[in-house]
Amino acid sequence: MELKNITISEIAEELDLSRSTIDRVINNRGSVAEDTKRKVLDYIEKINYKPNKAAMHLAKKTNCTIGLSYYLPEKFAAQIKTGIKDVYEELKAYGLNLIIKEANSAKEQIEQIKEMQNKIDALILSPWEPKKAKSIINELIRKNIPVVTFNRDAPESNRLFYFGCDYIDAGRIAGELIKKITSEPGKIAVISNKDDLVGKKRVEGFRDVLKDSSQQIIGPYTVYDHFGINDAYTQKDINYIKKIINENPDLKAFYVVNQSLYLVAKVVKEMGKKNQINIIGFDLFDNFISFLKEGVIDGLICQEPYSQGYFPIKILFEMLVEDRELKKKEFITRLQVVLKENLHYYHNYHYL
Amino acid sequence: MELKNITISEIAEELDLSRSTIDRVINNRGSVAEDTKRKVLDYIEKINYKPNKAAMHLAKKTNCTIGLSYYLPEKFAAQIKTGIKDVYEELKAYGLNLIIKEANSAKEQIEQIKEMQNKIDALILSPWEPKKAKSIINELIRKNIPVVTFNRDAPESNRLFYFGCDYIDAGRIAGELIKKITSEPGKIAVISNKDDLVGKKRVEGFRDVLKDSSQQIIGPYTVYDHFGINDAYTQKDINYIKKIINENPDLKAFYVVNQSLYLVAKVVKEMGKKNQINIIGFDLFDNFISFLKEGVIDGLICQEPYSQGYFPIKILFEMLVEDRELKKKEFITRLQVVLKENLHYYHNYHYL
DNA sequence: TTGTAGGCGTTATCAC
DNA sequence: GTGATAACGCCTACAA
Repeated sequence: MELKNITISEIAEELDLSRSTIDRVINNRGSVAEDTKRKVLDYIEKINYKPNKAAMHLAKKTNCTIGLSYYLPEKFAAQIKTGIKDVYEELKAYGLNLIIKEANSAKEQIEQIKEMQNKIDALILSPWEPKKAKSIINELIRKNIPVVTFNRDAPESNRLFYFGCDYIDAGRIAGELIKKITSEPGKIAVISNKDDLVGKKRVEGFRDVLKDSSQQIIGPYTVYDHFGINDAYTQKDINYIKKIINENPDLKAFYVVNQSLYLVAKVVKEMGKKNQINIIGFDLFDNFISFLKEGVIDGLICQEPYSQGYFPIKILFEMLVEDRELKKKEFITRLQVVLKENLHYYHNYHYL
Repeated sequence: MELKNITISEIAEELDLSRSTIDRVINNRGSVAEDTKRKVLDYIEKINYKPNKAAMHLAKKTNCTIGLSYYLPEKFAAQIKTGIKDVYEELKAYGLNLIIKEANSAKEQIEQIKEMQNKIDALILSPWEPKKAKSIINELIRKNIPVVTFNRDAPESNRLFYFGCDYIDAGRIAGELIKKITSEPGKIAVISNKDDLVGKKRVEGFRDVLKDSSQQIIGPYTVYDHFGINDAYTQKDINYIKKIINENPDLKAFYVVNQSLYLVAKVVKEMGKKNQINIIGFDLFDNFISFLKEGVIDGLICQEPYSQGYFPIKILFEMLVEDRELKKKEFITRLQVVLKENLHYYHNYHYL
């Protein structure tokens, strides 16, 4: 793994050519005679020439502005931002700039993208409504602004790649976990919103894993998901959850695919049912933590918000300014089983 | 987050000084009059000057050789090497060189370190015997060669930092998992080697979590751990495991802290006991995988071998050539609960 | 089709 | 104490 680094000048000298000729064939710009080209290519192949990135960035005055747009629960966004911050710290010295826009509605998101489109070299986007986002994604790409998606994909668009988790798979893992921890047969209540695309997939995977089990799945029941804007809930919501519990004495578990997990856990705890009813949910929101510690919530399936901030920027930057080749169209992030004892590794935790 | 980058020349012009003076105060070399120093420091503070890393590396001709030494099970080492490879690809263009030595014994490890000590600027080490490694670590540090540890720490030495997992915590997580999946009271058999430091910690954390539980812990029993050199085992080993099972009809689970997990799973499966006896172990070795998929092994607690290869090098390199400040002495890697359904995220999986 | 020359922002080595 | 000045390896005119 050690090797004196060879420079373009040295190659030029060796082959009795000028530096620019070498440069031309390496970066194939300008025209070069076929056999000098061959000669150079053979030689750089032989000596395994690797360009010096520092010199490259310096000479190019690399300057790359990446736009970021998302509309996500604020606590989740906060975790993503830590990853964004780290990669920015790492790469700004090499010319990375960021324009970050957080939307408060799907409509605003589209407006914000339009507004920034002339200032950016590429866009990293978590599209709230994939169907609607498709047209703007493709429009940007036609304008030669590459677009990648994260956290939520728009697979039908021409986005370069997606970086985020597989929500069906997330449901499968939750299913396996609930199967393992609920020993006796009984009912499992699913809490989900009809208009939540992500939640729908989480239910799909869950059902698939449990289809041959002795547990009976009931629901989905809808408890309003406040999207983290506030923790508001109504007495009606509470009564609704109580009703599910009271009407199903053999209820063994709640499977909650959205942030109403907080309220479900609260009600279960207050009814003193924590030892009879297991609860599994998703993602690590602050108000879930105490319930996990107390054993009201048994486990959470988490994505990697930090990575979702860090890697898309890093990969895209390297593609734009260092000709990194794209090896796959989908970077599927790990799904993690978070229990009480490993919780501290997932709550605002990262290495850099 | 956008900002035109200011250069030393611009600062010099602004303050009516030469570039070299600015350079002197920024990198505090050479002597500078107290008040010009103040003036410069105030100004760079005000405009938030950040040096251009590309120019720095180019001018410095950064060249940093980091040595790596470990003596670890080969399959585990293979996963670490992926991380090493990635960070090498990323940083070699900025001047990183690596010398990697894999030992086949604790003794050979020490020899290899001594052999490379004149060629390296820093050492990254997974010390097989922390006590013995202490003296060589401190010796290197006296010679101004920084040493960091990974995977296995030598906390009593003067190593810069440790990057790896907390093995007691790993035991705790395993304990919680086993508590959740074994519903009825019964016995849990611990399999561990007496001379295995890591295993000892895994047992310690495990016992702590289960101390108030209704489960009775038996053992530790010792099954020879072949360290992954081969999968050899003897009929005696098999009989020993069988005996534990036969003598304890109320055995609910095996807790295996080393690679003999393979043999335990094999015997449990062959005795047709997979539905009565749960099995929990550590790390993701190839020969565990089919048992996890079949449900013989219920779960594994995994470290992050990829990160253990990637990050120590990255952090150390940045410290050495970019004056990164060290924020902590211990980077504790995440412990992950790996079940059948999320297994595919942990077996040779990474983003870059 | 090929070569020359100057510059990118630092660092390092001289002089003054 | 301070200021020129020449690298570092690559890119980009511009000239031949």
